[in-house]
Amino acid sequence: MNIGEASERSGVSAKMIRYYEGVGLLPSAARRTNGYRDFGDQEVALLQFVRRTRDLGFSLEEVSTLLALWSDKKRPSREVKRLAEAHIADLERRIREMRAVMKTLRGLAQHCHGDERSDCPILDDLAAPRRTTVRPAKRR
Amino acid sequence: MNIGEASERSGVSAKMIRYYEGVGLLPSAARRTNGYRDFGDQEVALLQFVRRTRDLGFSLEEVSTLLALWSDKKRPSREVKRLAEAHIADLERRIREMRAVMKTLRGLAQHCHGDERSDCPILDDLAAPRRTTVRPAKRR
DNA sequence: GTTGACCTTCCCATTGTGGGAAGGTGCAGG
DNA sequence: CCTGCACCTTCCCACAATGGGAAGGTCAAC
Repeated sequence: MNIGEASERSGVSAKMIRYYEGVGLLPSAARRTNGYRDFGDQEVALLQFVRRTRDLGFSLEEVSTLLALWSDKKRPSREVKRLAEAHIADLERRIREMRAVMKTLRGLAQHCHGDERSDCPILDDLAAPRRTTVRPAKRR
Repeated sequence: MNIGEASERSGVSAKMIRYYEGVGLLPSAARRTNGYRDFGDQEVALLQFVRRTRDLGFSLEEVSTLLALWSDKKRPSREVKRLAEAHIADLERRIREMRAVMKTLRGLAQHCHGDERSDCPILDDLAAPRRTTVRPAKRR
């Protein structure tokens, strides 16, 4: 099948299919005589795997690792589980950071009457914070 | 003062100070005869404002709006509050999405024994999901 | 044979940040 | 005075992952 149909079936855009191939995440697709890429059900399954792992927030780097683990029938399941749990921990950390920011923002918004008047504690605090402003660490 | 000291005092890297100036987020800094940028306390205060709003997760676009609102003494505080609350809502939405992903991941990891054995329900599910796989919407 | 829907590659933009090169400046110690 | 070092300048590159779009080839239907 052509790239368009593979895209529809897998939920990965044609653009991204070519990109994944280009960066070596996926093996180069077979070509027809006219130069068009030719996909089979197996390639579509691979693309679906990639889409699902991407949907779960894994980076392409991690997807690559998962693909390798997937094709290695003898690897211990421990490795896969470790990757999944590291990702969960990362999500937890980021959620904690975002919650801290929300707390600060809610505190600021609460004191701002938010009407026609011009004085605004939010801006005042951004200019010279009183107490609980959040300084998050490096993002990944 | 030189850019290095302004950077230290504001917590914004010299690189970013130049970048902010370049994209028009901040007015062009004054120059000495030797071509060096020259910063005063007022400029440092501006940089600190930017750093704090960035720490709260506002985009440069939003920081720009906040700077404009800050310097406009007559604007209604409603506008500022609206921006802050939109940002809070955005954080809430993203957290909800991440929680959904975590739920899926936890479910998968739970069924994986994670030891020397090679069979792994996580990979099996990524290859052909049984039920609760998450398809999040567009990120911003 | 033309039209329209495909496909191909290639380049550019995004967001915000850092790295690093090549070159000028300023100060301190020998 | 010279040397070295720490600072400054601009400019280009890279990142991660994706989309937009141009310029051109192909195929099928009418």
